[in-house]
Amino acid sequence: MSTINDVARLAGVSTATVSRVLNDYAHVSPAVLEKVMGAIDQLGYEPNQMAKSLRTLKTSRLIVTVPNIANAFFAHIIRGVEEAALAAGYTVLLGDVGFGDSEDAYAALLRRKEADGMIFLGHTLPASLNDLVAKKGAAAPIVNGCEFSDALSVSSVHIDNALAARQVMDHLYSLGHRRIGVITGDLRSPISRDRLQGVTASADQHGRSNDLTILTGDYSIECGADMTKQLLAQAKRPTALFCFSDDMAFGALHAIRAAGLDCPADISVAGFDDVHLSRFSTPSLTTVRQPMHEIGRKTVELLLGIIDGGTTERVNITLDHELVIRESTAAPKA
Amino acid sequence: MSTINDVARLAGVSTATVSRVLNDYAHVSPAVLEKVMGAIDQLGYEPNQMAKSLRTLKTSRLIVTVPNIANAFFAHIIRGVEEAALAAGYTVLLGDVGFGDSEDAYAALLRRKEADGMIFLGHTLPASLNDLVAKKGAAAPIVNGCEFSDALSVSSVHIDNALAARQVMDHLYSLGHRRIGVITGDLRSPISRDRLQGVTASADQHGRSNDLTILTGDYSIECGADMTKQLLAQAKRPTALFCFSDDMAFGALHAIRAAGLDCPADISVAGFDDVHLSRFSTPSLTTVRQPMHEIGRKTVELLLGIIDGGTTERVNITLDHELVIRESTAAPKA
DNA sequence: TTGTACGCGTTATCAA
DNA sequence: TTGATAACGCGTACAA
Repeated sequence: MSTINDVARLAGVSTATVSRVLNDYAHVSPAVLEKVMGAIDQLGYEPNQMAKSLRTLKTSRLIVTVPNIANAFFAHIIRGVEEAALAAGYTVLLGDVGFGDSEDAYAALLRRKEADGMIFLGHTLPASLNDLVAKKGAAAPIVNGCEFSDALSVSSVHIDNALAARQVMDHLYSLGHRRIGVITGDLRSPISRDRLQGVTASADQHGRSNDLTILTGDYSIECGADMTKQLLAQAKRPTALFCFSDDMAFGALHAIRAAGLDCPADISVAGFDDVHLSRFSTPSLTTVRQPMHEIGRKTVELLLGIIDGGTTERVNITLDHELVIRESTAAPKA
Repeated sequence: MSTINDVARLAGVSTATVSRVLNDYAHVSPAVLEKVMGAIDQLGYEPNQMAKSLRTLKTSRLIVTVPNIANAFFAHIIRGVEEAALAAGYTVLLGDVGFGDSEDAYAALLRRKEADGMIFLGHTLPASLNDLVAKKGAAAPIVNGCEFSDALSVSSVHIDNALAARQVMDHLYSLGHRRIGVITGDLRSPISRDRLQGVTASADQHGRSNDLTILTGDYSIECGADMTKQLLAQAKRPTALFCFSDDMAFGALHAIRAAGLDCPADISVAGFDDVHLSRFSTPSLTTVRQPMHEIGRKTVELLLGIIDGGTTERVNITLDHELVIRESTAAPKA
């Protein structure tokens, strides 16, 4: 490991000059520039980021926390994040905070200035960051992906979840369904509440509020299967199911088949997210396509705006979604 | 942000004493200990890791690079890694290196001592790390997950891929299948080659080498669908398919249905990995269960052994796998 | 345009 | 048991 001193010595200049070459190239004569560059090459010198960060309080690192890395939905968002971050010269510190309360461990990295900013994909701001947000407001380098809520008081990127849910319900009603079962996500999560609001709005409009059965889920495959089993055991079972995640919809398809029924002949199923597999399931899944990649890219864009000091106001971006109709939804049997 | 100096001043001791309290607690009188602890609490002091790393050349960070974070198989491994790393006081820097040649960017972090070690889940050592491995051998803090190869010359954790593949084939032959189609992964990858070897060994043993059709895939859903379409178009199409990943098997199931055929009535399908969804697909998937979580944990264990200086020899760990038989494989029609 | 010298926050050495 | 002080590698006034 060579240091800036070695380079300076070899090039016959001062460390300050080497530093200038490394950082801005300004006020350096061509001759000196060449000498320094040569020395850098010859030694295979690479600046020590620790020392650099210690001096500048800049790390060129971003932290991303995700509730569950095994969920394809988040995986796609993360890809967008990594791509945008890398392009901007940042590396990404990814933390899966599904188990334990490890999110605060990652949040601590931000507080301790070991990262320049943080993107969190869950629905609550890590408690240890409350002070920071309270003090710096929109200037705090923290952005939320997916889970917009006014209470969060940080910038965010998301879709119009209420509208999307409403469109799914409208689609089911227009097919002729009357009794619909809904499996939500965790209702502490703003997106689940927004979607639920869209659901009830559509049901009201169609005069079918009383035919709605709502169960609380947690986005997981198992839960989708379990809840569906419950719904199918009802006296008058629903003719259509709306799951707030594709994973739960996959679980629903499984439970339907296990009950000896057929989707969509006996019961329709709609999901949410449009993960990669939705196009390939049996039957392929009607769902809401979220611009996952774009959500990832935008969160980075927002975050860098804050870090660079340009952005001082909270920004909440709503991206377009799309209702994707596939095989899993059809008209109910007469 | 308070520093060690603030703490020292408030406690009325030197920074050296504070540092001792922080690190080993040795040679510190109870009275002083209490004073220092009090000052730390009062100021809410947290050590600056940059400064610490600069001094100690220790970062308590591990880098993990993964070919494709959207693949559930890797996601499960990563969970194991994060869990073990966190428990040992390390944070994980996760890099998705599926697109571009970003893996070297992450490898650079290791070279520049911004991380203490690296776990790579792909099949080739990042080029920029060749020198390091050549020089330090097994003492280089680099461990591979899944893709064991002698050529890699680093420690690794994996299953016996040849044996597992052989067991899948034996299972298919024992059901009465004769013409079998195999969709491999990238053949530059050791695991694909090992599995292929297991495949041919079983075929030879059953005298069915000539009834084997082998296509090269890439582990993706699409590829599984495409290759299966090709296989189904053959004059004498196979009665069973063995895909080297569950994702490809999902693609295969889709293609089979698209061709108006039924699995397992018309054609059997076996996968590899046993990702979460395999139990819930239609039909549920016969596959090889890899101990993904355990693979993740073990790679960390191995890596920490190297970092702590204990391990000096290369270690290649083979974990147990299990053939999981579900609905997607059955006897061929008479 | 270039160099000198200091400080970022910490740990480690040595002396007391 | 404790303290003074010198590094770790870098960026940046300020001076030349």
